[in-house]
Amino acid sequence: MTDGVRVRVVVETPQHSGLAGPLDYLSERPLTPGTLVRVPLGRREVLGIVWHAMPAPPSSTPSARLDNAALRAPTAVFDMLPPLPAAWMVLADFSAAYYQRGLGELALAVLPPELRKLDAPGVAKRQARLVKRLQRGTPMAIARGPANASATDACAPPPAPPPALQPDQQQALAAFERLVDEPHPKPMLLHGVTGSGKTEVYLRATEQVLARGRQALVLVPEINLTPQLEGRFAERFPGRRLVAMHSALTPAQRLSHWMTALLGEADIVLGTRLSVFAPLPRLGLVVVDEEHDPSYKQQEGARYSARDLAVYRAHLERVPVILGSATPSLESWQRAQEGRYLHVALSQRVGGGPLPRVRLFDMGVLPREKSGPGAAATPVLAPLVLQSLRERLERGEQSLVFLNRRGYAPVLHCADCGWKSGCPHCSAWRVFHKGERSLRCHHCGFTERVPRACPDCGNLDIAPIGRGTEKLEEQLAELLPGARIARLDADSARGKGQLEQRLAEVHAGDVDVLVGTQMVTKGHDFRRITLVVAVNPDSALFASDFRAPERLFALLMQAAGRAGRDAEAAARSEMWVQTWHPRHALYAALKTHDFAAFAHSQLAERRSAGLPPYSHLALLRAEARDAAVATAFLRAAAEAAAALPGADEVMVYPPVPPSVSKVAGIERMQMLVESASRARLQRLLADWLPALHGLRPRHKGLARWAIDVDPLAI
DNA sequence: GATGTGAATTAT
DNA sequence: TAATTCACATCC
Repeated sequence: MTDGVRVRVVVETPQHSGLAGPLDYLSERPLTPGTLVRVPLGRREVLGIVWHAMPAPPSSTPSARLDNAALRAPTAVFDMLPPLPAAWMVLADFSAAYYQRGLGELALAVLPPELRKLDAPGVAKRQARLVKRLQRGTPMAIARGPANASATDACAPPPAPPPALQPDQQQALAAFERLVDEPHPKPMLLHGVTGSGKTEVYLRATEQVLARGRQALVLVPEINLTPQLEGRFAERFPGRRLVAMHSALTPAQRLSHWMTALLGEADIVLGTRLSVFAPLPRLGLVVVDEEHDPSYKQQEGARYSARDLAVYRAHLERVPVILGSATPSLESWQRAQEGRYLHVALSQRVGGGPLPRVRLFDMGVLPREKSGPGAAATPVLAPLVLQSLRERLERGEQSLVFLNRRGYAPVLHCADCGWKSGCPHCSAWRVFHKGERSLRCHHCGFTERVPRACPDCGNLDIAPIGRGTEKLEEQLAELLPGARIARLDADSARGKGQLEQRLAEVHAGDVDVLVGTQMVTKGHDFRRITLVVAVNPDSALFASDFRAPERLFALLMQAAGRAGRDAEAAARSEMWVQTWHPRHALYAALKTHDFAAFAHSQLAERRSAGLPPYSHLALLRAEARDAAVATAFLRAAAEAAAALPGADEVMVYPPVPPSVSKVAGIERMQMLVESASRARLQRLLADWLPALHGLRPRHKGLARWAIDVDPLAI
């Protein structure tokens, strides 16, 4: 009989495998919870985490505990590393339970992938190398991502004195200082108009907690935004160590940055949604920049919201969290209104410049003009808008033209037989990309050379319908001869370093007119732009998704904020919105930069429609080659739900296809589950899950299914 | 999910 | 007769 101590180890096993919870192993000596280990699992050997005893075993008690004699022993114990902090484990437990995922799946997925490959000597070696590098100094050098290796290490400029705070920034900071000392600090919603200096508040707050010997965690929505914020933090805290965390790091960098955080050697961790799970033994502050941004929601695997988990983590560790945005999510806004969050406003732009004047152009008043041999069409730009662009050109100022659609045209069309460039594998059009002479599906990636003639009838006269950034760029070049025009979207910034190069050109003043998708609206601090044009934002007004207006408003506010960041030019700055619906309430609020009014009217609509934040949603998604299979699974699932206790408190809607119902040959269906009570929804989902797993074998052909808690789009 | 088993089906 | 494919069982 083997002698030893039972330890519970979490490994990457999916929930449905019957091994959902932690597994028991027999160790020679007791192991602290949070210790990383390698354990045998079947014929394999896998990475695992020693877990603390569960508060209560999962409802479906996994088969009786095995006898000690049947247990195997860990093959490696990584106890040269500190154990993962207890709070980290509680966060993982909570996330797995809340988003209805296996604990192992979630916990292992948020560790650096490189760890799986290493044995004990391997980890020890990496750690030794890291520690040596850390001791050699170069505090910031290890922080750099691949794209920007030069910012601070070699020729660091003497740190500039921090700018003086404006009155409302001072108030925000005073509020923060009160928060820090509270035993249970409330989350702080920092509602600051674009250019109001939210970053300076993050920096000062960070300074406070660093001075107390704590670590700061700073979340940004996109990888693209990490270098510039990283730059600001690095410049402000030259003696401190900052590490970045995002998926563009090499596996080795990811491991070393993660290890630096775990060792308590990183003062600041800055990264995308994944970094909400960074192990931080001395966490003192969480910042979520642009907290409204949809990128914080993970769309695969465990579909967590990094913003919501950031709030939970801060609550758990009793540290302040700052949620910053010019256009907060309605969820956060509502909580601030209720007093559950501390609402702090920055309403002045730094330097005191005004926000750009927003002007609406009613496209309905324009006469239709003949464009080529086809039908009459409305011109791209209204004469007044064109006039504004020309004025900027003459004055040597920059303009930004915003159109949220990539490619040359969203679809090709044959006038003779009615053929359209549909994707053979998806229920979507293939987009015409003129530059690469291709038809490309943006959902499955299927690409073909653009046909010379209609594939159905041979007609040579096939024409693009609609307009994307590529065509817009072309049309602007015609309308503004001599202007230096650049395009910025996912296509033009695909190559490594291309985005940085484009941005550098804009900053250097080598570009007069910047055309782009929402990529141009996010965060970049363009100093010389005095005009922003939104070419055709209307489509989002009438989208079926209930969050579409919220997203559009945020996008347009953000776009407007690109203009007049330079105080001197702010007075001359304006934004033109070309619209067919100039009297829409959304535009009225935009015109006066009145987020509060917009939020108020949206919340009223949400309340009467029973939508979040006044209700709580989950989505059960199913995929199959045959839509009927997916539907049948969802129907059976609905029946199972109806039989569960508490089913009367939860509404299950009929299955419907999502807006793009087929992707890469797989049909999708989804079913909405709604409840006024988050707790009741949670309970139902937890009870439902075993039934769903049990249903699976009876639905042959079902490719996959998943639950999405708090879905962004329904 | 990964891995391995045996049985059923297909290729040569 | 060998080579795939597939359903199913196991993993502390």
